[in-house]
Amino acid sequence: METPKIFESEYRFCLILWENEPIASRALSELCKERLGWAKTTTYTVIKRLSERGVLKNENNTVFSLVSKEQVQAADVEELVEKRFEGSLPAFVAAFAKKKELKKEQIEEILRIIEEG
Amino acid sequence: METPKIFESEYRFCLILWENEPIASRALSELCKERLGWAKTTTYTVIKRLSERGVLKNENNTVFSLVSKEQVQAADVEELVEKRFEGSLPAFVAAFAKKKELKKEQIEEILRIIEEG
DNA sequence: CAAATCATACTAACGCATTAGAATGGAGGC
DNA sequence: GCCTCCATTCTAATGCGTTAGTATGATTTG
Repeated sequence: METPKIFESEYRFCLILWENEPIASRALSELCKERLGWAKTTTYTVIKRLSERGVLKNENNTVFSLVSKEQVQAADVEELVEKRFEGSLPAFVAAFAKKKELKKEQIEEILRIIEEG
Repeated sequence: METPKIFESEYRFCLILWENEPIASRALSELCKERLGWAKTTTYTVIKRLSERGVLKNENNTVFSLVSKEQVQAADVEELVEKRFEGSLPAFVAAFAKKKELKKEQIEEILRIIEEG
């Protein structure tokens, strides 16, 4: 399944949803007010939009996601790798490694991920 | 030095610049017309903007970059890792690995990058 | 059954990236 | 010295992500 594109602001919203789902739409709008400073209707607007795009579902005043955080993250990585690195993950890791020094634990964890895959 | 942010459209432009620099502004605008379908003035607008942001310099009708492709790529990776992975590269690689299968050559290359760093 | 409350949709404003047309100013030829 | 051409800037239109005010319809309460 194609993971739908999620924009910046929507992602911040989704973080709250993922942490609290399933959650009443009302409670969600209150959380968004606290954490994002959103007006009530803004939350409903976003719920509607993401609902139309298949990111979440709002059923009986209860909201839950249809797409996981991991899926969205993976889609974001893929988009960047495609757009900026012609699809090459190594080029990508190299770019990161050049900027930041890699810590031992990071290296070990990457190795583990690679070997498991 | 802080690598300035470069937007999508600007990045497409920069790819052409990096491939051909140093290049006469006129020739650059012709390339952008061919490859991006831009009007002449659009290219000059972008040259000006990127010049103000320290991405390139236009001197005697000749344009050359002040920021390398690798620098921009690295900044993009860092931005995504910060924004979506709380700064964790392993989480990031894992996300990519989950989506796409890693090829042997990719794995070897990543290992090499890690060991060199 | 009327009133109030609540969930939700409709519509629009705002900022910002992108693109480009018209105006300007300077360099070189006649 | 005027005219033309070309580099460049100024200004603005367009599209889109983001946010929210107002309207509407349903549900609950007195």
